[in-house]
Amino acid sequence: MKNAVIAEMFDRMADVLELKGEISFKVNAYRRASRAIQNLEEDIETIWNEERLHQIPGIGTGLAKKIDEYLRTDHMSKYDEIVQSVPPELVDLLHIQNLGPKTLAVAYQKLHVENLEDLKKVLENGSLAQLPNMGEKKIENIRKGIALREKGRERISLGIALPLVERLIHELRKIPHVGRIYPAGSVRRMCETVGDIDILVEAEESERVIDTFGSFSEITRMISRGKTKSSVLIEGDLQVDLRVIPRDSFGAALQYFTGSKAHNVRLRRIAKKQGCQINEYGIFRGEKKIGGAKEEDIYEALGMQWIPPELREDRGEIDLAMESRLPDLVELYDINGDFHVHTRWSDGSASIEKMAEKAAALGYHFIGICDHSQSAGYANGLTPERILEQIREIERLNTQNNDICILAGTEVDILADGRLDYSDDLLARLNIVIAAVHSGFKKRVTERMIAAARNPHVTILAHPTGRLLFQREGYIVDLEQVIRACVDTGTALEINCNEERLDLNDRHIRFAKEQGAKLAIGTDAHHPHQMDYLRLGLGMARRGCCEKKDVLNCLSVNTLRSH
DNA sequence: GCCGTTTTCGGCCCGACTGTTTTCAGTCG
Repeated sequence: MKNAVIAEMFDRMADVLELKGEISFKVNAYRRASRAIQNLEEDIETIWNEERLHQIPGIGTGLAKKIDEYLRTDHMSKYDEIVQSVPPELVDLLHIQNLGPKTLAVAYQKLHVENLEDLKKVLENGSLAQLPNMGEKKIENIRKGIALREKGRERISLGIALPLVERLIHELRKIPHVGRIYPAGSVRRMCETVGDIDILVEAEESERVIDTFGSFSEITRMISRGKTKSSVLIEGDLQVDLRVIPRDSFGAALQYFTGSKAHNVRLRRIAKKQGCQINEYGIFRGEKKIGGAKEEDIYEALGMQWIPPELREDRGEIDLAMESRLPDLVELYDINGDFHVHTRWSDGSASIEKMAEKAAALGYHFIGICDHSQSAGYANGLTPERILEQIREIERLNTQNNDICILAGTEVDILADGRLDYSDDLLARLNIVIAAVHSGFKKRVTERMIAAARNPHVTILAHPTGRLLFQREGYIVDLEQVIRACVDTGTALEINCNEERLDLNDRHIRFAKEQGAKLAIGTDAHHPHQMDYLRLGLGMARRGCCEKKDVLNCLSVNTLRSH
């Protein structure tokens, strides 16, 4: 699959063109094409083979020709020409905060800055400060940008960001005369990783909110502070942008700052065609404001359904909304249980009872106890004798407690030789079997996972790609084949909610759903509080267009038992 | 470089904030 490579090439070309002062529209055309290719669910080579490149929005004659050349010859002459026209390391400097293409271009032309080393030198010797429009503060800001970049970590997992956002919102709520408070941006869209946090606060008196926010103890540095907007860094150098918005334009601002950028650009074009204009203050027909207090105003005025934030990526949701055909996304209240939790029996930190209590507190009807199997020595995996004992214990608890149905299960290892870690006889005695690859990541993984899916006792395939965010690419596996096997056998694919996993991700989920597969959300909780992370998996499911019928967690206990 | 039932040429989203200016350029989102 060459989608990522080609998307990356176009993005790189955009960077260089921007640096060379090319008109912004051309730069944007490359960026838009890059995003469109990244968002493809199909292999671009398939699309190319079927001569459908021009159907990709943002790909016209010119870019299609470049893609064609690359797929035919493994080479793109325009890419070489553009990228080789500037020193390779120069382009990377564009990702330094407060240093944009204009400044960098001048530094390159006048001071021959070609890499980070050079940049630091001209900062030190004062020659950068001699350039026009350069003052002490700009120099200082570029220094800070470099420091931030050298510390690394550009994005964090949604699982880290979300609790942080909730804490900030909790504090902001205490300010008097404050109305709606929402996270915006990638957090509201439930993107798997988050670059910064946007929070919108509804209030007429903005200064009090800005002042109070500025006094929060979490803040490590104030970046900017205006009348309606404040940017700060909080613990771990995460940027938080706070905006204070009056009531009558709050909806428009929420729409605007939720993004995504691609979604908004598309929406604006449609508005323009209809003789309207959208900005962060509202939607206007001529001089007349026709909406803006509620987010729904914007979509309604354009004659479309309100679009859930998780879908706002310009992946076809706008067309669906225009035709009133948006999926009815699965909601938190549809969820009847969690399939994948661990207890003290293996490597969890709580008893079965404690996990069940937490599930009941969440309003669930069932919980799947799925401790590790015998080969998982590192995780205190259960021998056949111990899991039989655990089944008896669960039966005993179920007779005592009617609040919640505890399902006896296992997270059984798919061994390197393709067998499962328990006998079929033993697996047959369990309510749920989650099969998981924990070793042999490069050994015939596709084959092993398909074999597991074909085992009649296996209910769910755990974390199907094995990726760990920021750490590990995942198994060498042909996921499309695995998904098709799951469709054939009625095996569900897991959406693992662990903050580092989020596996399957949104695109895979959408593909699986379209193929007719079922999804099962599991928190993989090793402690009761981690069961709260179900909403991460739910976010992924929603981003993947899942409806109630696609998600096993929405089944009642009885239907689930027969399933 | 893309796009089009108002256009095959002439548009392409736009405002806040900062910093360096003295009316605006650059950066960001």
